Amino acid sequence: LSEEDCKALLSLHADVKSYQADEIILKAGVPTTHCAIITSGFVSRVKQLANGARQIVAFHVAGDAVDLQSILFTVTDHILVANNATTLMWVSHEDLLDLHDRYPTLGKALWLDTLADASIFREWTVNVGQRRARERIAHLFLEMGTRFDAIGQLKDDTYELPLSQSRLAEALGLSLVHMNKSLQTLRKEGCLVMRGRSVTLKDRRKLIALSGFDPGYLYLDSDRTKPLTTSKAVFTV
Amino acid sequence: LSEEDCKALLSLHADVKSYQADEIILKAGVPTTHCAIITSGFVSRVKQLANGARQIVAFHVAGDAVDLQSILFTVTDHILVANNATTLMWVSHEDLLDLHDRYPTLGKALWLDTLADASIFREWTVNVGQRRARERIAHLFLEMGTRFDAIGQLKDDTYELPLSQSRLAEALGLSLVHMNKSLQTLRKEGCLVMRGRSVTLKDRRKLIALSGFDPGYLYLDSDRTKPLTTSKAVFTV
DNA sequence: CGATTTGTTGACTAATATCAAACTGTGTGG
DNA sequence: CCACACAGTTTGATATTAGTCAACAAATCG
Repeated sequence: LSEEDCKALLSLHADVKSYQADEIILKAGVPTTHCAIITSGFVSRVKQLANGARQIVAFHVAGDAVDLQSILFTVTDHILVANNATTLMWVSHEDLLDLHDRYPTLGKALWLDTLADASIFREWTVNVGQRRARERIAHLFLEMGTRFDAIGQLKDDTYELPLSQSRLAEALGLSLVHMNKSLQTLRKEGCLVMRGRSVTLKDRRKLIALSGFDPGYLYLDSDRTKPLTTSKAVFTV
Repeated sequence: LSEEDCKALLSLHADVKSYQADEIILKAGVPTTHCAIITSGFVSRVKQLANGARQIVAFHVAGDAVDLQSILFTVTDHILVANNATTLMWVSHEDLLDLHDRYPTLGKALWLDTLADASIFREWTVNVGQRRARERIAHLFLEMGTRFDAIGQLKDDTYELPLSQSRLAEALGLSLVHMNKSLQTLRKEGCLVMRGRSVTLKDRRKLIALSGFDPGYLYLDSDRTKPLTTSKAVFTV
């Protein structure tokens, strides 16, 4: 979407770091200085409650920016966890904000990324607030299917979701047992199958009917986002 | 937070418009061209499901930017409703994006606003996903208390929340009946009272203990956000 | 191979939704 | 001023959904 802004972006100093499955990438309450892009892997953002309960508030796949959401905050309020063997490219907030100021188009691209994230947050609130267990699961699995498809990691309606049922329960606001039983129901109904970490969408139509999934909120389609090219006003600077 | 950026912001052409209680400000699926700042009043953002269920995904009070979230999208995916007699100042996306490009500090201020919103979205997911009815209600009422306090609309732990119990239920993912009964329980426990549209936080300590409310995610404290002043790089342009 | 995590099951309990009816209060028109 | 409609709140009974507990099976890992 950008032009020679890309050059500027690529010229940034980036630290590449690898993480193992279940490794905590970032603790809560830490000063924020860098954010990352996922080269490969899968990352969860987790909010922990005083009573020990955990809510996963976002999943991130390869290509996603992680923690861009806190670029203008001083401290993190949630944890970042690698669910996979994951590689991140870290960039300092300072450098990124500097780019934002000098390349408005790039700045808007960063902004857009956080807005698309926020749209997903809103849909998750809807999912957890308005749908019951089976519908929630169907919706999440369709969302992840769509997102993996967008990065070429969907084959034959099958993708790798590196999450235990217990983690899925934390994302959907369900208990582990209920998560398990609802998954089995969906399996028996021929809607979807999860074997190990491999998810197969057996019957998209049924899943969509069940959950009311509509991928618009993911903003993967360029029709749904505005062109970011800088207005003339800036070219005259 | 900004300096003579303010002048630029204030120089924008703004359309002032008033709305009645329950008036729909913006329908879903409409092309986005403008966003607004609330001069006075109270606004909800509502997502509607195919089955008719509704989830309120955000509340906005005086001073909040409304729909800045969709400034880089072409169409809205949710409804805006005035819950009150509300006055909005509409600014065109074009003008705003132009300012973003020319005044990086201002641009970051806009970005920050959307990021703080997003942080609230995340906490709402936690609220709906992890807390039960009474706790959810306590959390929401504390949040709104804190936000009204920040704009000087909290007096004696009392504020005006122009929402019926049915609307509150839509925000919290509860049925109307359960909302009503849980509210009564909180009332009997001496935690809070809602008479008409007036909410009084009777026992903050109890409410906080119950819900685990921590206002950090609201980012009302300037300690928690970064200074936005433009880096030197831009001054040299 | 044992040890540990993850998945599965059944019995039971608690939370929440649904339904239907009644009971406010408030404003309107006669 | 009363009768009425209307929206919001409250109530009780009941059904459904989801959570908890405890045990066990299956898969995974060193």
